[in-house]
Amino acid sequence: MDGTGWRPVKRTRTFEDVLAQIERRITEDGLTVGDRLPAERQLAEQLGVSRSSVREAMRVLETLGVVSSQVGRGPDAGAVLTSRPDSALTDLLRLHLGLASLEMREVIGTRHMIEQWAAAQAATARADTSALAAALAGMDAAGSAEEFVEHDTAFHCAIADASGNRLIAAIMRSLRDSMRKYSVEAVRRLGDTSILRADHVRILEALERGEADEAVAAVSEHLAHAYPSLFT
Amino acid sequence: MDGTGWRPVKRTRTFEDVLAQIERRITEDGLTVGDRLPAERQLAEQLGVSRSSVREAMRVLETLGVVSSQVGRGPDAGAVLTSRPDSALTDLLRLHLGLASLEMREVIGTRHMIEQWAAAQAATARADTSALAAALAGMDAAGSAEEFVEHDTAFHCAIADASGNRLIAAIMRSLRDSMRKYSVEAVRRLGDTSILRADHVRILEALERGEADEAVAAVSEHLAHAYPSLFT
DNA sequence: GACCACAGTATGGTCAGACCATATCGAACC
DNA sequence: GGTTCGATATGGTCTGACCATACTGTGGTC
Repeated sequence: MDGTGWRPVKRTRTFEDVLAQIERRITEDGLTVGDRLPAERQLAEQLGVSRSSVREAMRVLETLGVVSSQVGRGPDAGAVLTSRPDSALTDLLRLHLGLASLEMREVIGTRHMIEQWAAAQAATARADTSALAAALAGMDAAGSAEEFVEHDTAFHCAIADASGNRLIAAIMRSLRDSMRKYSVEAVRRLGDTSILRADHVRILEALERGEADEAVAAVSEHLAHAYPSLFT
Repeated sequence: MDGTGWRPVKRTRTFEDVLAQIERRITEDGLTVGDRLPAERQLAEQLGVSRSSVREAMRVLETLGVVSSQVGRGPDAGAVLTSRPDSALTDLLRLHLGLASLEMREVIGTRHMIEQWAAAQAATARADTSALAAALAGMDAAGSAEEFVEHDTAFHCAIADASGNRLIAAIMRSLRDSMRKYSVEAVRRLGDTSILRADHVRILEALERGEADEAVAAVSEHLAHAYPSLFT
């Protein structure tokens, strides 16, 4: 190396600077969902970088679910601040599952944890259960495994929503999204969904009565029924 | 551009096609951590797109923590598949907290859920607790709030690690990372850390004895001590 | 042969400039 | 007043160039 005392510790790429600037602007100016960022060309000029670097930063922000870009002109065009943590989490889980750096066992284990916790919270808070009942009706009317899973997902996400914690609800949604195919397969293998229906009714009634312990037990047994191979 | 009449509504952006192709290649070819992707220029030529589009796709993959790019030449250069779900999650949480689309209350609630669950798992599995003891010693030797929080984070992440679920451990790490400043502030406000120390010892001993219920209770009370304002 | 200096080269990082597609805005026109 | 159509601002894409970095191989030196 050189003896000049220069230790290139960590080089910052241009788009990372841009990211930091945008993030700073968000926190300092108190920008929030719905606000617009400057146009790419304008931002590039303001920061003294090329448009490519600004675009790479935008891609990152879009991936993390904090901005959404629209073409055209007018108030809705450009990069608008949004809040989609669940789509970002879904992409993250799907890719890491594909990379085999995560296993389905771990995803379902996480789901187990969240559902138990959310069921307990929803029961003690006596949360509204109308969404759960609607999802139950949807499952009864389902004509295919895909359709069944669709409403089953709604049912379980509604439990997470009822917990009142948006982060946990977002994680739950992305967990379900990333295991959709797996769930459909599990339902097909099971064939008869009457056991699952009984479980759902039991969960719903426990929540309506505000019985937290019973709700937790019901959720736990339900998952064991749905994915028997993972609860040896 | 070919004018072959191939003109359906082009709603997918080029970099999204590139992403899909790379993802397909990962799953179909069974690529895994450590494998290299083709060089940007090569990938652009193979897919018939510009290098800019390939780069935007790379930025997305990097953001999601599945690739890491190195400049230069040789076996370590180029885009290498990695597995860093926690850094991706950390960025996600930090930005959404900055956007006020998530509140610290929710982050700590999620932490509460994870720690209780992980403590129960670690206790029943009689997991190794040496990392916990080391972190405890680190806290005792800490000379500042920052240093204390550093080892405190290690302590709590070690519980999550002991659960054996990498997804939950990654979430835990990112939760702690995103609330570092908040934790330091909480420790400063508390002043005396002897209560926290007693809690930690109680957690550690419960885990060593394999007492799941006691471990859960200890974790719960510990969080109430550390963040009293959120457990009104 | 062992070692070292240096040019070669493949890689990502950055930039400038052009053009396209889209969606709104606004003025001219009926 | 409503309609039409061009102007314009926006993101999306491409091309081609140049830079910085870090390995690779060659050739010289001892």
